Amino acid sequence: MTCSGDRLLEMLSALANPHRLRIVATLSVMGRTYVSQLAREIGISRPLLHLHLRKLEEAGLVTSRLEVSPDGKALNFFEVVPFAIELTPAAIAEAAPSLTAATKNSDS
Amino acid sequence: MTCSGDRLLEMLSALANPHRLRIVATLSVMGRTYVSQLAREIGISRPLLHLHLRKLEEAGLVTSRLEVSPDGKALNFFEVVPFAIELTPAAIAEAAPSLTAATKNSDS
DNA sequence: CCCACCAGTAAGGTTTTACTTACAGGTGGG
DNA sequence: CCCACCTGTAAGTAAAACCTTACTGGTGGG
Repeated sequence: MTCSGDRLLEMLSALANPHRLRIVATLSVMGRTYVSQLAREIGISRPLLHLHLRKLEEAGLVTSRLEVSPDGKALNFFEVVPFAIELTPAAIAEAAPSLTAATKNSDS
Repeated sequence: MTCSGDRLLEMLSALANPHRLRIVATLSVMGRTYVSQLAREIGISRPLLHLHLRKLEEAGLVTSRLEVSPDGKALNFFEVVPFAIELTPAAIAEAAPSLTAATKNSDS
C-alpha cells in the first residue's frame, strides 16, 4: 500500500493510540459491531469511543453504516477496512517528499 | 516483524509526526549523518531535531554513535535501523492483547 | 582572545490531544 | 408515562506533545 505522505501520517496518527489500536483489533476479531456493543467490549465510555472511531474513520481505517435492527433500533455498525501498510525506511523515504507544510531547505 | 503491543505503539507514536517521518526518510536516503548536518538538511533547529531523534532512538528506529572526525570534532552520527513493520488488522489484533493498563472487560 | 563548528540541556510557552460529564433525541415495551 | 436501549454532540478540563529561546561546554584555527 503506497500513499501520499500526508495520508500515511494520518493513518499512523490514527493508530498511534492504545484505545484505537484495541478498537481495530476488536473489530478485526469480532467483525461488524455497533457502537454501544463495542464500547462495552473494550470497556470505555461511548463518547470517548465515538471520538476515537471518528478519527479512525477519517483516516479510512474503519467504515460505518447505519442500520435498523429487527426491533426498530437504529444501530451504527462499524467494521475494519482490510488495509495493509508497509512500514519500512524505504517506504517512508518514498512517502516523505509529499508531506505538506515542510518548507524544506533546497539550497545548502 | 512481530512485537508486543506496547512496543508497536511506541514505534507508531514515534513515526506519527511529520518531522520524524522526514528524519527517517532523510537518513534512509543519505545514510549516516551527524546531528547538525541533518538539521540543516531538514531545515529545523538542532534542539528540536535532538528531541525528535531521542524519541526515534527510544523506539529503536534509529541508532547513534559518537565519533571523532579527522579534525578533532566530536560528531554524533545517526543511522536508520532497517525495520519492517507489517501494519494490518490481523497484525494489530495479534499485538493488541499485550497492551498494558487496559483493564478490559472479561465477562459478558 | 574570539570566532566557527560540534555537542547537549533546561525553562517557558503554545498548541493538540485526550477524556469526563452532561445534555438532547430516537425507538419499543411494561 | 417511564424505562431501557440506541444514537449523537457540546462544554470544560486535564494531560501530553511540540517548539523556541537561551544557556553550557567541547574542539580547532585566525
